[in-house]
Amino acid sequence: MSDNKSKKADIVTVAKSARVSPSTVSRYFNHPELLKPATRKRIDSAVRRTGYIRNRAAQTIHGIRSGTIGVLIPTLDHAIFAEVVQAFSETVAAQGFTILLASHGYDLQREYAILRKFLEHRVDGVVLTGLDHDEAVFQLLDSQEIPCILMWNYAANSRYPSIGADNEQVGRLIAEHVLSLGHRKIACMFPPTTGNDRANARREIVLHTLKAAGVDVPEKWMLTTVYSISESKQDAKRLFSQTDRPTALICGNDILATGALYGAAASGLSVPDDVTVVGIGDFKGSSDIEPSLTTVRLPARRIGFETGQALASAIINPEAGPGKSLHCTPELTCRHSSGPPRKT
Amino acid sequence: MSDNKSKKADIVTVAKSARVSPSTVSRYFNHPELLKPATRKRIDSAVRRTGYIRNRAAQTIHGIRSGTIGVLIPTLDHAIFAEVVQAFSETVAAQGFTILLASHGYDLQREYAILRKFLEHRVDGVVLTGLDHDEAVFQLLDSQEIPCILMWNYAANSRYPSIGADNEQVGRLIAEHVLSLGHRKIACMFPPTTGNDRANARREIVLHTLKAAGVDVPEKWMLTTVYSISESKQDAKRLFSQTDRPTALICGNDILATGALYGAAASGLSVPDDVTVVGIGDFKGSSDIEPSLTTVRLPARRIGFETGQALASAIINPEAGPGKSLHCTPELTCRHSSGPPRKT
DNA sequence: AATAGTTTTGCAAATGTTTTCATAAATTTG
DNA sequence: CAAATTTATGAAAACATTTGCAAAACTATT
Repeated sequence: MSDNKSKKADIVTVAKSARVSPSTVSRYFNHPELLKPATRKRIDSAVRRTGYIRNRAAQTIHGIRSGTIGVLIPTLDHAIFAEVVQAFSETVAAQGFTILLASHGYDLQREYAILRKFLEHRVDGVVLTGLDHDEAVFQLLDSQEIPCILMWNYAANSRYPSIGADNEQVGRLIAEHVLSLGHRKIACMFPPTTGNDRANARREIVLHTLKAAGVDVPEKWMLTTVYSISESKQDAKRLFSQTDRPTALICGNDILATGALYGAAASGLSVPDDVTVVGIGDFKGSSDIEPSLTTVRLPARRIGFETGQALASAIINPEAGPGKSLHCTPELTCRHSSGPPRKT
Repeated sequence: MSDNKSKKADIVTVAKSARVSPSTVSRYFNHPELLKPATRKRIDSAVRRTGYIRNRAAQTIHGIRSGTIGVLIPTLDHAIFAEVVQAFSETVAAQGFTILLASHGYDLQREYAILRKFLEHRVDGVVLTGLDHDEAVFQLLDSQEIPCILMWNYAANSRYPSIGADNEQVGRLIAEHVLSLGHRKIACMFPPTTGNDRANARREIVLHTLKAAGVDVPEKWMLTTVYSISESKQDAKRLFSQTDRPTALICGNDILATGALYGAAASGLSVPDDVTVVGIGDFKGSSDIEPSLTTVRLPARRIGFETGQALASAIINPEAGPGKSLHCTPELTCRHSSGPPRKT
């Protein structure tokens, strides 16, 4: 604080103050073991005195890693993404990385632009959410030699290593559960699928699994509902007020299912006796709602952690190659919102 | 893609490829209007051909802004922080900034370390969450000349400009609401307050307001519950099973209140007839739960947006000074989880 | 006390840009 | 059509570091 006279302290300010050369100060930070203890001490106090803070930008242009990782998600407004980002960020922070975070709001154009910006900042690695991306995004990534991981979903043949849950399996698990309870009159509520491969894949496979069992979902029971408790509550109320009601409602995620549960309560229906409601995700709170929600658990924290580990080691150890995909198995979590249909 | 032979393209690679000098390429990006249209075109195709991506690190050491803003939050696991960060990030992204995000998990030591890391990256500005921080953090900030805003809470006399809600007012609003309904037997459930000035201030003022009205909260009705629906559900069940029950429960945030609502349902109590439950925050979904939650609305999106605006303009326009604090008024939102105590 | 061997430090070049200043090219003017 | 402007480009210095190499300062050995 005392040496506050001039502008920002740089390495030569410190060097002067410690009466050594700038190179020695550089070594103080990068190879302290090469310094004589006495010099080290002198520099130490000079750093303190001048309030010097290292300049990573200047290091980065020497080909030294920037220590940043770009994380690109659709939005933080979905609790589940916040959770996975939090786990990822903790994991890589422990290895000294800081994350650059940006959201594209399901706009593929913006995703490309953000990726470019990340690259301008010379991130050491990139995380994208989901498997599907614009071809331009992949090509840009191809032309760089930084590691990239597709987080959240898993597919054996993904274009870059993917770490997450297999949506096919997720969709099949929940559909089969509902079928196994004996339901035949089934409704579905899924989010809009533009720019959202996750929801899309899930819906396809749910429908497919039902069809394979001889169950067709009529048009009027195929709901498309934006990610919002109030919207899904509304839509569920509308659905449940029809004279011909489904005996089960499969929701594309737990937020929609939560709203549907509230909608059922507001319609005077008892869950699961009058209607079964199931979700996908196992968000925080899904186990505590009344009735507790039957869902498929997507291990968000684990996915974030594994992705962080994998990316950090791919960065630190580039010879080892880009890393492998990893499947974080989803699990059917049976709770109290699902049951057999009422006998007719 | 064609010119993929050598390593990363830099500005001189592009210059060679376009048969101009590096300076001209630099101008192409920074002052394109100075270039002859023909040259511009030549460079344009050279950039494409070489796959050149600008190096912000190299620009930054010229004192040019890094285009990054450091955002430091306790955790993303609380939906409300995710929401405020999302709004902030959208706002500053529109002005060309990218955010560096890190969470300290309520550990003040880590907050200081993260801030230093942000400064090493030469962020153009910093956002901290809440008003209270280690003195070392403030001193470090003082020694830099980058703008900083304290986001989430507001206080007229905050050490740096603060943008958010006034906790005193928040606490008073909810306490007065419960009192005005006629409750005298009141319990409180607050999160642990270590490293968390928000919860602390709220609790103090709630207790203070109650006391001023002659209501004392007995020790056994002062619950400290971690931020989790399941924990709060448990604790609420325990509270409600006592023979001497409170007629109202004030929760430090909507997550706790949501759990308490589930706990009441699980205890066979009807809300608000048997017991009033209120929260703080107005999180997503609080209006849709059954019964809908009475709470104090903290305008998260607005806070994020205003902070983004304020910080971006403080960065772009440094002469204008560090900016002013801004109070985003909290509002009592009366819904169906609160009512007068049952007549005795 | 001189020599050889180590350890510690400094010099200078390099990194990828931007920018000031000077020069060359193009345009206008008389 | 030459001179005077104006416009477009290039050369070189600057930015804050790191690093290979060489010099200097120590230690150990005789």
